[in-house]
Amino acid sequence: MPLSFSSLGEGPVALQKGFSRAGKDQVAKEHPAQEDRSSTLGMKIQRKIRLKDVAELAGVAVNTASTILNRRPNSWASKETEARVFKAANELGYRPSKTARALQSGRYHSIGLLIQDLTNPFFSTLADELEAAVEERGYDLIVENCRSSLVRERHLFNDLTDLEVDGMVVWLSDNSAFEDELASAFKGPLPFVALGCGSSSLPIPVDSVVSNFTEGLQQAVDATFELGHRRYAFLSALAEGQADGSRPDLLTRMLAEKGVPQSSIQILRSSHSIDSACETVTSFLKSCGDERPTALFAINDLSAIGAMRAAIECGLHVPKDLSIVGVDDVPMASYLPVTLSSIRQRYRKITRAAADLLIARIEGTVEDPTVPTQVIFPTHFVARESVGPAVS
Amino acid sequence: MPLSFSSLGEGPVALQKGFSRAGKDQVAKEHPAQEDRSSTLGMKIQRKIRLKDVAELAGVAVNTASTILNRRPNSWASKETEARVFKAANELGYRPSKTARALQSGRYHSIGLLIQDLTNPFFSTLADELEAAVEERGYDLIVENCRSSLVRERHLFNDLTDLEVDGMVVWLSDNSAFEDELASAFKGPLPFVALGCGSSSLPIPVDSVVSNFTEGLQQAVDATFELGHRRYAFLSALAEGQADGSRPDLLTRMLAEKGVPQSSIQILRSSHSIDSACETVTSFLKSCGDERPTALFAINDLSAIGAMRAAIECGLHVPKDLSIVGVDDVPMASYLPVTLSSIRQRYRKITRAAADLLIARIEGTVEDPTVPTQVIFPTHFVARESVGPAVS
DNA sequence: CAATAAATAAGAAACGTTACCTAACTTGGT
DNA sequence: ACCAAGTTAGGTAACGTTTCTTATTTATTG
Repeated sequence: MPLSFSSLGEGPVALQKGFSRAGKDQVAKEHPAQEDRSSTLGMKIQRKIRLKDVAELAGVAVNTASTILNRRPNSWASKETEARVFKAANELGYRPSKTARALQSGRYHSIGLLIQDLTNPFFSTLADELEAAVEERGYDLIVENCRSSLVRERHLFNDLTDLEVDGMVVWLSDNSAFEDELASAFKGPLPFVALGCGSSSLPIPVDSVVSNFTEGLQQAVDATFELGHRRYAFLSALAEGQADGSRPDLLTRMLAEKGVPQSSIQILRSSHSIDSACETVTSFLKSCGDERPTALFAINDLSAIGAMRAAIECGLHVPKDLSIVGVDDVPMASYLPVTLSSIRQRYRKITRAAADLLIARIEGTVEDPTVPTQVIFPTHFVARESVGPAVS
Repeated sequence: MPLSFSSLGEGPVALQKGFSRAGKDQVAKEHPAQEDRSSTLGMKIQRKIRLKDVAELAGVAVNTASTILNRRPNSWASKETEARVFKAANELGYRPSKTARALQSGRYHSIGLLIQDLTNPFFSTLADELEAAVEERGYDLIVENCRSSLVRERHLFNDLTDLEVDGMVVWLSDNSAFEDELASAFKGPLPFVALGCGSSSLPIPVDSVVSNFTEGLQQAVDATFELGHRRYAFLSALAEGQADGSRPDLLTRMLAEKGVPQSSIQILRSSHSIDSACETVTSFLKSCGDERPTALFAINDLSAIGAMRAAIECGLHVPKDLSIVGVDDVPMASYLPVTLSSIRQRYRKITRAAADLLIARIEGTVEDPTVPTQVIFPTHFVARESVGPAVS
């Protein structure tokens, strides 16, 4: 049992963070009385060790210590003092205060990620990957989770500069209605990269990394059409009041090219969650009698999973009675007992590109800062068990 | 299309964060030249608005403005100046600097969460819930993701105080080997709450919120035994070199009470991921011939899903040939085509309790700070399709 | 040997807040 | 009129860094 302790005595005080501030400038000499307050534990109130302490122990000035510990290139301290400073820092267990550093330098060494729903495996994977990517380059990742609330999303976006990060990566969902905010954010001082999944590049001159939905969708349409599907449904996640995103339009156009009339394409609406998709699809399937679609495209894998569930609950077989295609190719998609066909985005490539772009902006190493970089990654269709020949 | 813009001209400059610092104290009057650098956009370099600016506009001193904006109780500014200050703050769009605040006050208004793997739906849900819980109480959540690396976990834990948060919530996996670190962290100045899922309360005097695995497991054992299962497997996630966690022991004991000999209980080892579980179980099933277990308990739902996949790939039927039980009751569990039976933890209750406990510590509102609070929530077995009568 | 350059270290200001203490006005009571 | 109390506001020092500028020492040169 890794967690079993031998003996620790009775529950001691959990020390509060603050300690009384030293008057004037003299170092508050820690009262020896506090040493033996709890004899068995030998706990003591330890002041935060500051650069000043290190400098004093090493017998140098603070700025000297700072210069040395940060290995600044210009100032060459002598090998000897350098060693003294490092030794002192080690001895005291010095840890620099990120807060003070940030206040002074205006740099935070961290970047933010705005996502719609951490609970969605797509986003948690995205966050995971992006974290790895930026960490390699010396940045922390701060996740800003909208928890599926559009008002929260807008709010967070507007308060971007409150965040005190060096830059932002913002995932734009089809629901994100950010015209004005994006524009003004772009004018603002905080570098950011927009991420998204759309039919082409973003229609705005902003650094961005997008998945081109077109290729994957085309492949999926080709595949299903060849398998004989002629009646389709698209499960969207847009609220009723909102304008349609580009994805259903795309689907409609592609199918039209193959001679499938618009009347054979049902657009369903739910939110991004499994539950919501399941409900929507269930009530749809129950209401649509003979004209039931044989193929369903969902806005993302979560919706697709909900749809699959709905179909099965309605007594349908996937894919015999209904073929289903998702988007994202969430890790879980290939582990479902009926594996889910999906349009795959390149997680890793997207996050790496976003990290590269953003950090180049932040560090000013971008060749021509006036021209926004737009990176587009292709998507592709991953065929799995959930797609099969049209039967009915 | 929410993202289509009317007209924005050609790609303008993405402003870097820094602006030249004002010499001495005089406000850097923004060069009018910069106004028309890009006429169509009307962008301008806006200095960060500081409290001082607000105070000047309102015609008061900084500290007065600070007092008013923070609604400090003691100092009663006149209604009139108060109004002036608020007006000025609004007009300038003042946003306080969290960094400066934190540096001065030593309070960060944020708490950290240490988890093993953000990619695991259990943890992302946990983070999501905890975020909601602490946010209600005015704190931000900073997620520290170990990405399944034990060395990273240890590293992050040791650097807790680097984090600059007011407190920490730490999930302890069976793999976390934290004896010394927990002890010294407890002696340290940073309040924290340990979370975990074990056979009882944590064996250490620390504020903690744990799920008691016992009840749920007992229920699952009872259920499967009654369904005729006599040969079991436990899919653990411990590395080979590590001591066994308490869970397989518990299972062995419970089954022993029912007369199932230890020889009928196989302990399998994999890591926490789906893939790893799938591999482990596949090779196990292929090797075990007639003595194949009829029921498999997995350390978590991800492993269970991997096991299910493995079983199906080996031509077995779930639950006819193999019943499977997971742990966590991840949202997805009930949406799998063969729904997963699982031992459910009370996410929401756990996160709320942790938030309450930690924030009470932080804010010093705990009745007797010397005695650690240990909260235990029961778990219970959720029977779904993946568990059925033993056939073979 | 003086003059200049390079190397090395220190001093002080600044980052944007909050906290503590002191100063200036009001009142009202004697 | 004068002093205590109350009310309202300002001055200044922190918080722990980095950065800019200045001062010392040592080496290099004509």
